Amino acid sequence: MNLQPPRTRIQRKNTENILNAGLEVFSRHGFRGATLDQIAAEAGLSKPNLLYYFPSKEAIHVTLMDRLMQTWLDPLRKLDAGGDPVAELLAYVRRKLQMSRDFPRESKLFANEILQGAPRMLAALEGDLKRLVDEKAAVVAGWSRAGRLARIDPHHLIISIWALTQHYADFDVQVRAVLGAGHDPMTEAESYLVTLFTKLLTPEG
Amino acid sequence: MNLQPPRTRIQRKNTENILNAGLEVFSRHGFRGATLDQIAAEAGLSKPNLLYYFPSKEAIHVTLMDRLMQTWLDPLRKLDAGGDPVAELLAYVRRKLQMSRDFPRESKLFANEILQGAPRMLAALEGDLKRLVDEKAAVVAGWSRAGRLARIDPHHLIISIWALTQHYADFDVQVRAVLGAGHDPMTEAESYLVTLFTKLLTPEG
DNA sequence: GTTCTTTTTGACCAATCGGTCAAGAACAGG
DNA sequence: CCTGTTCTTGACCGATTGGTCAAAAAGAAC
Repeated sequence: MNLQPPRTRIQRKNTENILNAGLEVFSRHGFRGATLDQIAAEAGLSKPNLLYYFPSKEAIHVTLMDRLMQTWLDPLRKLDAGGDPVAELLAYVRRKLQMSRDFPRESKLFANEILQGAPRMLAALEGDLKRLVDEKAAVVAGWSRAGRLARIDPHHLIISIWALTQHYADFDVQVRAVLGAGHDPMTEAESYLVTLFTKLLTPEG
Repeated sequence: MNLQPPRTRIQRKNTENILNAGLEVFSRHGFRGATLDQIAAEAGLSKPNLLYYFPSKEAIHVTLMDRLMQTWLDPLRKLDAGGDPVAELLAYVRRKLQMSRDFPRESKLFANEILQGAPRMLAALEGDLKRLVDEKAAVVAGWSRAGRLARIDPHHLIISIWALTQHYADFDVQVRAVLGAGHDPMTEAESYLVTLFTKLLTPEG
């Protein structure tokens, strides 16, 4: 059975293999739509062998969600109360967009879970996530009060950054369909979003 | 068998019943995650009876997607080239947000389909949707050139309106978790988004 | 090479999946 | 009331689902 941390090389390799396969399949079909056979095939293992490393389909999903929450919040954690307000927030937007570019499967996995009511993640949302957001929202509110940032609702600001950046990963197919061929959605998105948030955040003066 | 349009009262009522049940179940679990038994139970019918009105699970989904495409694009169709640019776009944002408020299930159904790569909708995206967007983007570009609107990429403007408004329906659980109790996400969203797009769209003066 | 543990697998299980079918129940028009 | 159509259903189908199990294969340690 799998202990943490995985001990042997084989365990480490296969565990990582399975999680990668799970990410691939869950992000494309959602939890209920994904099958163990698909995941096993994607991982290059037989189904019983897969279940030797993880006790159930849910266990794979839970492990993925735990890992996801860790890395998903990193860009926000890096928001520095000591830096320049507009520059800090623009840098956050860029980091978040970079994650959409580099980790679209993770973004879709997250979106799938939330869409279905976050049955396996609600606690994390109301716990770690809310705490971090409240903390950073207070920083933003402080900047606003000091006149270093436009007056803006800090919670909805953060929500809108999520919406705009993750949309380019989650709705990728639609974005490409609407833009047509010959476009690089992510590069265009970066300059568009920088413009948008610069106008939104720069204090009057 | 079901002809269009449904003739008898019973056909009309049951067909509508099934589509409503399908909307409920598909929007919560995605296509693969939804089962005929769930839909039948939700519609208050036996499974064979459900299949008397629709030949397959896919037929229910296809019918829903067709209907969805019709109403989903209405707010954008109403964008009037003859109106005041900023006011017209703000009104579009409000209509779109209203749809998130009033039809969250439809929004999630759409999101589920796109997330999975739009296997049953790609043609519509690249056809009707792209045509309409291109047409309205041209209107926006005209406004920009005339100096009646800030210089902005019109396609990404429309994409950002979708992202921001639909997020409040699709990621509803997360939004509520982050805001905490005692908030009305949709009302707050409206004033936040009006502020955002006013700053973004108002031409320099 | 022997022994012990770790890893892999084919065969199998009950439950559920989408869908069929024939026969009965309800309804309509006369 | 009778008769033809519409509507409904229980029983059933093969395929697939998540998961089990015992036994074989592969490593590791000496």
